[in-house]
Amino acid sequence: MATPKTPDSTRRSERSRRAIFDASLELIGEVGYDKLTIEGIAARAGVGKQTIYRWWPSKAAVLLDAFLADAGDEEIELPDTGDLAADLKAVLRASVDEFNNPAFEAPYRALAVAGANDPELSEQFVTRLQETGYQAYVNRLRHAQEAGAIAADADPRIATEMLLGPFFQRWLMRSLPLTHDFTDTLVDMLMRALAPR
Amino acid sequence: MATPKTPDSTRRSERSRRAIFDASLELIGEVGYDKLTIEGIAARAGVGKQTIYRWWPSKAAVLLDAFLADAGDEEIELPDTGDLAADLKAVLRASVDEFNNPAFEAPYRALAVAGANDPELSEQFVTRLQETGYQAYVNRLRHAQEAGAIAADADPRIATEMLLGPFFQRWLMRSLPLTHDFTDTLVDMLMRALAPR
Amino acid sequence: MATPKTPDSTRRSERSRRAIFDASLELIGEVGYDKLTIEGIAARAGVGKQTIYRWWPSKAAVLLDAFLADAGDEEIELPDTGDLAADLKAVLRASVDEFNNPAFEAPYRALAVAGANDPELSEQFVTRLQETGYQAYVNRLRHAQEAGAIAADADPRIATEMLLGPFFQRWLMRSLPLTHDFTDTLVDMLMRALAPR
Amino acid sequence: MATPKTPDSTRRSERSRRAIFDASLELIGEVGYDKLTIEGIAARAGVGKQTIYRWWPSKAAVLLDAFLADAGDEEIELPDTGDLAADLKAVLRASVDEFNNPAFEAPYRALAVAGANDPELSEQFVTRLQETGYQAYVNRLRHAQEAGAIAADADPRIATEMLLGPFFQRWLMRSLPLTHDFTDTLVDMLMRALAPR
DNA sequence: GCCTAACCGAGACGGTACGTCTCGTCTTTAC
DNA sequence: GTAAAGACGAGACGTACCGTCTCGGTTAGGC
Repeated sequence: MATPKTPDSTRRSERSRRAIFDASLELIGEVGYDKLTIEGIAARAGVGKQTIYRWWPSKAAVLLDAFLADAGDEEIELPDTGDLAADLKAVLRASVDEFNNPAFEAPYRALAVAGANDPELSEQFVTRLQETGYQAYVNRLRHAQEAGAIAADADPRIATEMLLGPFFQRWLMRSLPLTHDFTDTLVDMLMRALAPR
Repeated sequence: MATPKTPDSTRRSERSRRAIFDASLELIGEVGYDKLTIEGIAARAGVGKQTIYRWWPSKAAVLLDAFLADAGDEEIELPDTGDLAADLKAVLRASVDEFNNPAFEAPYRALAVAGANDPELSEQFVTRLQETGYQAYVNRLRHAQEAGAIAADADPRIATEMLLGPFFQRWLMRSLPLTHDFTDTLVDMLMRALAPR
Repeated sequence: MATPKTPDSTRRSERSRRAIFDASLELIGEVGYDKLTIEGIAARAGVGKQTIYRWWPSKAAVLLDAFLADAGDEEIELPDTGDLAADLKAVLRASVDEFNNPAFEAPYRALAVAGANDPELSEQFVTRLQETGYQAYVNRLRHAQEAGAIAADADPRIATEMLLGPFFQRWLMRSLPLTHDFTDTLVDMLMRALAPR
Repeated sequence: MATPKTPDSTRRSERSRRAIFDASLELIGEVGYDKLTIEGIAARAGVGKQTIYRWWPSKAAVLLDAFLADAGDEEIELPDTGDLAADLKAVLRASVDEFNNPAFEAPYRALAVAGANDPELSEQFVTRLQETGYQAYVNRLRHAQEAGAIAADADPRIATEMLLGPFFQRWLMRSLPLTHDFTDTLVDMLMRALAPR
């Protein structure tokens, strides 16, 4: 958990914890991050404000925990059919759909934004939410590299960033629409760069 | 200008406009975006609050105009020495330094974050601030393409996103440090992808 | 006129002056004194704010002039039928009706209140509005005194105050309703006090 | 108390209540009613604005409670030496002094004025502040009436108004100075009117 | 019959206060 | 004995007016 305060407390009310998470995710979808308030969460959850302040340092921390409680911290693994390009395209297409789904996008965007503002939170966001995804790509690429499918001197981490950086950028800043075509093209470009020589 | 309200008014006080811009940029550096307030800007600028509300719809809009008044809207052009990789590396290294400079980074990050939250603002941010830079890369790549230095079937726009997406992503989320080495590697990877076949 | 500033100017726009008076009297009835604003008067009158500030020092001064422009400054005289009590009762009954009429009462009350607050204005209110009425009573009583109808040692001024003080008090503070019965009783009481001995 | 909102709340801070009353009475004396602001009271009292808005609907309501907290709601009784005229003169002389004392007059005038403007408040002012005094006179006069000292058919209420109306009127509108002589004369006049027949 | 000054409408300006909202802390009550 | 309920000091929000200050555009004498 993100809670830096006595995470071991056994006195803590699980009922309240769930109610706070539910209220947070409901409200973030209804009013957006800026108008999400601790008071509002407490009221919706039927909980005293102090109960929130006792366990979380900010609304972003509440939201992060709420989001993770839903999403789970479990390890992610990319499919490995032997066809790297196909695997990457499939996963990215799924991600496009996910990031175009308001129910997912609202809290995730809120957390990304909160992280961009606050270094302390961004560390949490990156390691607990974003890095899991990145690592899955890095692992898949390393496998391909071990199998000789891609150049031995390529850095899987950089390659991953060249895939997900443009993806994330389009999504976050809405600079251009996030489509399957777009991610397919990204993969094609990347495959050229990674081709063994 | 971002001012949606009668930007042609000749009655407007240029003195106040400048004072508001100066105050905004000073304060964003001193207290950060979240604690930047209209009230604070007005006080620092020696200006009535209404004078700000009269001309801008939000503190983000003020900041955007302030930033642009400093940066200027002028067209940017990338150097063209004939050596594409070297040119890209040089420009990206300069950008790395710029984005590591607090005086530049504070307002730019504030605007990026505000844009990520607010679709209306993100359109402004992207077209007026970000797109200028992107277009310069696209132009430079198109030149190289016309000269036969890179593959004819590559999309300069996507190529640019594969350079700047990872850059922006590292900077915004602080996932990993933004270094010259990093951008050099990005360029090297991209050159492989763009190599004529 | 109450205007302390160059009242002789021939350049002054009579049209604006009238429009300001009309707007003031309309607005005082619609929104009350507290919510009567110079801006509101100017807007309703289709006049620049400066035109009001040029000629009057305060909204109370505007209202006083507006009220007097309607009411006129003319001398008032009480009827003299020879029957003092009957004359007083008749006049007071008429006043009761007048002070129960909203169109008259709103601006008059506003001015009384403004006067109660501001010594400078109260002098204007008393001498230009109230004293005219008082003097008419004093004159009528003095006549009666000269005719031997009331005690020679009675002070007509004090007698007038004993009539109009209770009247004004009930009206201003709404302590009890202002009725014909009430003023009749006041006159009866006063007549006892004034009976020659 | 004038507080129309849950006056029974036990959660309320007595310390803040007192501080607000003190600040109100200090400020009304220093700056007058028009320049008395909720913001100013809060600042002087070291209290949040909301704490005032939570418990009172207007600055006039605050001031009324503040004044009553000082003055107390206790029953007042006029002296009864057997000599009605002397008793009335003594009490009225004391009142003259009181109403000529700035520390008393500032808040009382402010409340009278506020009451004159606002029917809802005037009811409060009259019943809670003014009526107490009036009743004392009415009681004293009734005693005298029962003792046969004044005419049996005189209305004590009207008699009281004939005493206090002129008094209040002179004071409020500053039409003429409020002196011992004046009130003595009023009593003398009244005694003639009340003489048994 | 023009010139020029004052007045006019309009409305931006630096301010102040409004009444509301939310913050994060502190206190009381009831379960 | 904990947690809901909510009062508290603090302070920003966005609005309404204040009284002052330009702006051009009439408008009316004095020349």
